[in-house]
Amino acid sequence: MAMTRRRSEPARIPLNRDAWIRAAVEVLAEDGVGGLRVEVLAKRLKVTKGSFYWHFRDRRALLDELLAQWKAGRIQDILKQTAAQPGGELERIHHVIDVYASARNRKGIRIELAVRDWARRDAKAAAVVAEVDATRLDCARRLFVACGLSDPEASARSMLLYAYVFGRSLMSYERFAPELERLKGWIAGRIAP
Amino acid sequence: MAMTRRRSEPARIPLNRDAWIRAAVEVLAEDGVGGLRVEVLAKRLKVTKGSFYWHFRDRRALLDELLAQWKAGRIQDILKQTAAQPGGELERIHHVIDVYASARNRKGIRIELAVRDWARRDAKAAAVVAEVDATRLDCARRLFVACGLSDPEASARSMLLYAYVFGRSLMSYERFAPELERLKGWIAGRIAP
DNA sequence: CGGCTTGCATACGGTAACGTATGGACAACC
DNA sequence: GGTTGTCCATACGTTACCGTATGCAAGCCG
Repeated sequence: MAMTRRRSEPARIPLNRDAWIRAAVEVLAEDGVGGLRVEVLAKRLKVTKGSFYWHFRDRRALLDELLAQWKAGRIQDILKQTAAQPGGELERIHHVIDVYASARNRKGIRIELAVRDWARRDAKAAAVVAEVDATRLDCARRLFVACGLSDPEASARSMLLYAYVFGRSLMSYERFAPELERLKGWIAGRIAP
Repeated sequence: MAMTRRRSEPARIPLNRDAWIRAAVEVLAEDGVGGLRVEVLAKRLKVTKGSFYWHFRDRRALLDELLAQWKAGRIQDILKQTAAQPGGELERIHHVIDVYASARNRKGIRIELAVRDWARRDAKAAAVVAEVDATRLDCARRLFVACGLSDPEASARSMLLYAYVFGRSLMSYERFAPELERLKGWIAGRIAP
């Protein structure tokens, strides 16, 4: 074949680590860590694994970076979501309840579940999840305290809050969606004052 | 070698489908569906996969039976746990909250999580989970109604109840266990009247 | 221009699975 | 004591991965 570059074939842009990681996040959300294979990823990026092993030492190196980026992103996000003007704390709490189990956030939820499932069998993932949980609980606790609640009650409500939002994402969502929509407000009132 | 059967080698008991399924449940709890491979299972039972393919058509047949048994077991269990004497409904509710997220029930929880993760990628598993959820929610709802609550409130509390217990099992348990122990009562009080 | 570096392709050896085909041990039964 | 059915072992072909080795093109660089 004389043609080395066909029309419509865009001059190839070299991949970097970040492109691999972005693609990996996609696969993680869809298929979990178990489905995150080097060759599958390469096919999705239309290159061969030769490229992968140039950018990463091995599969584990990719997984480690995934974890690191997820952790940083989640912590940054929760700090942002819970940064409140004095007096706006309660509103922030309801916002968090709303956002973390919302249909708008499908992908984030899928990633969250994938990472948590991963954490059940991988110590590094478990450590990351534990750190993220601790940070989130602490942020929520502060907000509750700022609302005037006692420390133990603030802790208890934070725990209830996160258990609830993650638990919801475990229950087949579509099935209960309409009913849930009606009940959301009432439930949020049980979690936050 | 003349010895065809060594001392201490118990006369082999032929396996049946059920023995395979019991072993499969173990693996499911530990490694998830992804780790549930025919040859791994065979090694654990100290036979070869020749046996497996005598008892089952293929891997999918095992998975289907796993699902069916899990579904039957969970529905039977929730019916039993929520069968209340008149007047004992509230106690039953607190019992359910306690049992479903208790450290005594580790294995059950691990299986529950494995099945729910499975359901995210398998339609049959998703259908089973949906049925089990619907049954559980309905049982809880009945109890709340029997306690004198309105229908919507009973529904909302049921949803909160299950979201909470499953959500807890998603959060790294050991890390928060001591604190959680102190907060459990308060939280249960937010879920049930 | 010739050489170096980047980024990927190709080819290879190895492991772990799946499912199939076939044979054989052992017990039960006639 | 031969036949039959149960239950499993062995061997095979195939696929999907992992990680490595090596080749090769294209840009930059002196």
